[in-house]
Amino acid sequence: MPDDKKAIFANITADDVANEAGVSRWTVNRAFRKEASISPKSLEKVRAAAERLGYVPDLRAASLASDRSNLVALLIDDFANPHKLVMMERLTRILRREGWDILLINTLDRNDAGHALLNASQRRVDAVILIGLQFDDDMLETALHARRFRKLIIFARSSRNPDTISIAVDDVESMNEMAIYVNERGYRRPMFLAGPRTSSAHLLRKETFVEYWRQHFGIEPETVEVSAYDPALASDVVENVLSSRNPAMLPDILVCENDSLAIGATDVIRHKLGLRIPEDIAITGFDDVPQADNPNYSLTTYRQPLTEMVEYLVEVLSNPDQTNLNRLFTGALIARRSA
Amino acid sequence: MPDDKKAIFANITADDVANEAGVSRWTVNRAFRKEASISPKSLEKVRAAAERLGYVPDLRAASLASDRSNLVALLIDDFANPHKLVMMERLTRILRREGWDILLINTLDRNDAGHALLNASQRRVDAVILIGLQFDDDMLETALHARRFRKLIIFARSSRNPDTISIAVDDVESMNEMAIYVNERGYRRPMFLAGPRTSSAHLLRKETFVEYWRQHFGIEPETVEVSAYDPALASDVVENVLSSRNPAMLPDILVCENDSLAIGATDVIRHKLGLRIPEDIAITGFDDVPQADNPNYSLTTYRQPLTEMVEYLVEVLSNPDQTNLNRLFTGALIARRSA
DNA sequence: GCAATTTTTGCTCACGGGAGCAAGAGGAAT
DNA sequence: ATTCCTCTTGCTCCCGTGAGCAAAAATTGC
Repeated sequence: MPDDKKAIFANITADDVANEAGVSRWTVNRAFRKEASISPKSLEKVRAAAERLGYVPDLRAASLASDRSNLVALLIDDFANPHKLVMMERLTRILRREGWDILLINTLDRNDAGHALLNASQRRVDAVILIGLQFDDDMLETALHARRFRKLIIFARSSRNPDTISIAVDDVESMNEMAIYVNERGYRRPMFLAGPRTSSAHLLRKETFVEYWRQHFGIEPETVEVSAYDPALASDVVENVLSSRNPAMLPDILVCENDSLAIGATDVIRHKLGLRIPEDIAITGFDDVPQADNPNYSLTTYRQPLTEMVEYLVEVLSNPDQTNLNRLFTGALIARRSA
Repeated sequence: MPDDKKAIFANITADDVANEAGVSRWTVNRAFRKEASISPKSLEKVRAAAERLGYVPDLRAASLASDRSNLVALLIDDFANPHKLVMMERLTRILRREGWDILLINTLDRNDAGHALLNASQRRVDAVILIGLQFDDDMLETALHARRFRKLIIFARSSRNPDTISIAVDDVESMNEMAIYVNERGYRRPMFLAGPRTSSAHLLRKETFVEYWRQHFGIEPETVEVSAYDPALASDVVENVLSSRNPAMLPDILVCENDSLAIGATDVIRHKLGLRIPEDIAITGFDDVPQADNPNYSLTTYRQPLTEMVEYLVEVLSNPDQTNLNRLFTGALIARRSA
């Protein structure tokens, strides 16, 4: 069917539709532009003609002419964390609903971040959204220097860089809530399991917990660091630290910086150390990944209000301002059986 | 620092660089085009000038003029499956390395697929990659009719539509291998746990397993269907089917269509039914998600050769042909403790 | 019914770069 | 030195749309 093939490959433009509908090209374009003023009659004519011809506006051209691409770049550096999948789902769903397309860029490692931003620049995205951990302040500085985009948004992590917009959960508030919970449930020998401290990029979670404990009990809780947010690594570290210990010296609770670490810790405590959770050692996480609700883990954790956060992100995107749009959110502690 | 601000927001174009370097605009563009012919001397001059001014070519314009966008749309419909995260990681990494950018589109549900494709069309992507399950043949028909892109690639699932390109693991071969394994390990009362059968979209896995068992033992193994690839749903279904059963009537192995189902089944068999795996009931999955290697599950499963598959996908993208590019791959059975 | 508005329409110019051609520069062969 | 050939370079003409203005049409007020 040659006719069909032609229909498939022909490049129908607004001019063709204009001919078909008996109006000018600009009226056609206006029919597809939200804010444009057009009479209901021509709108109808254009719609019908476009339908017949199978016309779809070309956003590349629109973007070129209007200097707004309605495209945002999503830079992600760690696909191993299941929480990323949750965030991506929420982001893609809500952004699409609001008319934003997403350029997904896998930032391989710290050294690659510059190239990733270059990628985004070349597509002239309106904003860059960073989800990840290796984006420390040094990197942000570089990014801002070379940028061809209007906004740099750090999602689900706070940043002190004045030129970025950070949308995140309040680490201090949330971790204090967690510390209070740990205290009230009667735990007295906590150990904090933290992720990597990459230069200036640090989460306030550990500091907050340690500070709470010091204030309330006058002692510094033990802290252990894992070099990546990886369950297997967390397992190794926890095994190293705890396996040789006299049972009396074991912590009664492991407060983890996120669920990935908590899950790794849970596995090793149960299967390698042969201890019960929460009877021998309790565990808490952070993020509320889907697995946390699994009966195997039933992890006490802290849920970020992702939907709210993404909805605010959308607001930020259409806001002409560029600074002072930082916002901290309050989530909810989810108590399960692990602590 | 007003100078800094200007540098950030000014729109440096090839013309500016041309002035700075003392060459024509076209020479500047050529310096950034792979196949262009340019003398080493002017290349150097242009590079230096571009560096000084912070020039980055605008891919929207390039795409508009050349009718190649170097953009592919990635349509995903199910963010709950951790295997998707693995696929996305591999796809984003390799495609980016090869110079392809990715438009990520969350296809909410079957009815939304048309709109999702429209999105892709408007950005004039060179190809659409479908990863998911709700893309059945009806939907593909619609997609192909309205398409403004050159290739429609079904990734990690086979399709019989002649106008699409399917890159997937050979379901027949892989499931036969699994069936042989199950047979040789001495299991004799298998039950097959299948995912939803959405109209014409079906995986050959169940058919293959059932057929093998019929051929070798003359009996039809029991099969059970779960209405979505969701661990929690799988748990419910398995509990419903097995909990009331006389122990003698229980299957000795649960062969699952993918790891998500297998993980849901594992949880419920252990925690609700109180049975041991693999002693009371063995379990196999398919995909080899990261969790499968977790000591909790230690799931016997089948690993798809994702890297190979994505590398072939890249080949397909730059191939001028559009049909007969289908390819089936062979993966590897990963034997662990669950069966 | 006519002027004053308001809405709608067509148009010029611009967005930033690519294809392909013709002119220019440089080198090799004679 | 001349001719021929090849590699570079500049140029014209697009790609498909939007901003903003001026002309045209429709609407309002009296």
